[in-house]
Amino acid sequence: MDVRTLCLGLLTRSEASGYEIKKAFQSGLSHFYDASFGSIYPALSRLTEEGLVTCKEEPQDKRPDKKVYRITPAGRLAFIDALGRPPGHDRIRSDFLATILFADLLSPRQIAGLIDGRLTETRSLLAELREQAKEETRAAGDRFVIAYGIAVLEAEVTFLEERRHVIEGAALLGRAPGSAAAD
Amino acid sequence: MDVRTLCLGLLTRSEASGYEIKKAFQSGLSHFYDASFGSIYPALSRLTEEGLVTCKEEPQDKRPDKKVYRITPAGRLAFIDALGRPPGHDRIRSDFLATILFADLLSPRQIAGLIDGRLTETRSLLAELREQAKEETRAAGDRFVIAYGIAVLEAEVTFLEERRHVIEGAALLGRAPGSAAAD
DNA sequence: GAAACCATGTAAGTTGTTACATGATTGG
DNA sequence: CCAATCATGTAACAACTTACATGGTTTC
Repeated sequence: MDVRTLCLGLLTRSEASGYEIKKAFQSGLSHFYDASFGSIYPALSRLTEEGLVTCKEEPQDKRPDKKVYRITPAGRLAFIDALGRPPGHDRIRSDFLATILFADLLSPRQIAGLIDGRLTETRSLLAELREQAKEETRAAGDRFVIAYGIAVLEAEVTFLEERRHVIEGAALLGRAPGSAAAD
Repeated sequence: MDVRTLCLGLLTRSEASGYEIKKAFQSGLSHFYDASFGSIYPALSRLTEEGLVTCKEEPQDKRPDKKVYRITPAGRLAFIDALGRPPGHDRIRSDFLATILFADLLSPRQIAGLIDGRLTETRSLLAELREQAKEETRAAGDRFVIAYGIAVLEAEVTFLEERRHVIEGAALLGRAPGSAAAD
């Protein structure tokens, strides 16, 4: 699902400006999606051209006019249609996992640092999601997705805590007996 | 980490052709990374230009020459240097979660279908990873990353099994009470 | 007085996918 | 006989990100 469709989806909930949509991305989707202004603003222009949203300009003192977008009936239909299509596979790119993959090229200290950093980051994301889970104004979908994120992140933390010694130990062995291979 | 760096990483393990690198992506990284020929072949050309790998052409009957790439000492240093840099954040794009986010716009049947599909897919990926976990020739990093994937996917399956009723029920509320049976 | 927030937008650059181009061989 | 595997590569396209451009206001 591209940024354009996601913007349309957020506009099914309430009218909003590009700036507000960016904030919505950050507080609620940030753990599995993100978007920059450079993709949001063009997306909103395009949706307007296509008649899926309308734009109302609110003049403001000494600031660019605030452009408030509102979804049209056609836009709502288009979005529901998009939701109906079978979703594509998740795409995950994790520098962390890619690095761990080659743990045998790193020192035990480097691996420990890497995992410490990951745990800190994951715990802080977890804390953020738990805060979000408390907000009762959220749509049912939001709450489910937040709970999903919490479940996954908890599993990650548990895994790292319980198994980190395995990979930290493996590094100690370096190029262990039998690894005379490719050189 | 881009495809170019990842190719370099795979070549720290053994020499390989572009075709073989594609296979390596599929059997071992596919749950958190993927790459097409369209990115692998140019990446290998570029690595060769930069002197990080060398290329040996093996002529084959009635097929394009097989080009076997081997990492150079400079390449190995460059890769270890890349591993040392702090990893960026994970990037996840999940059409499934994006769709669930707007569950209130879908019928209970659609949501159930969506979750059934997700469970099937996740279980099949899980089975694949469990097969991979059995392979004893894997590097320590591979095994750790595979186990990591298994832990996360198990948490996802458990979450969906235990909590799906929450979101399936929420969809019921989005429609006129009593009209659920007619859907 | 610095940082963060509000507010929009464009242009250049990155990174990657899909489709095209070519074609033999092997297994079900 | 059809699909998959082997084998490489290019060109067009897609979708985003980053940096640039502009500038007042509020909060620490």
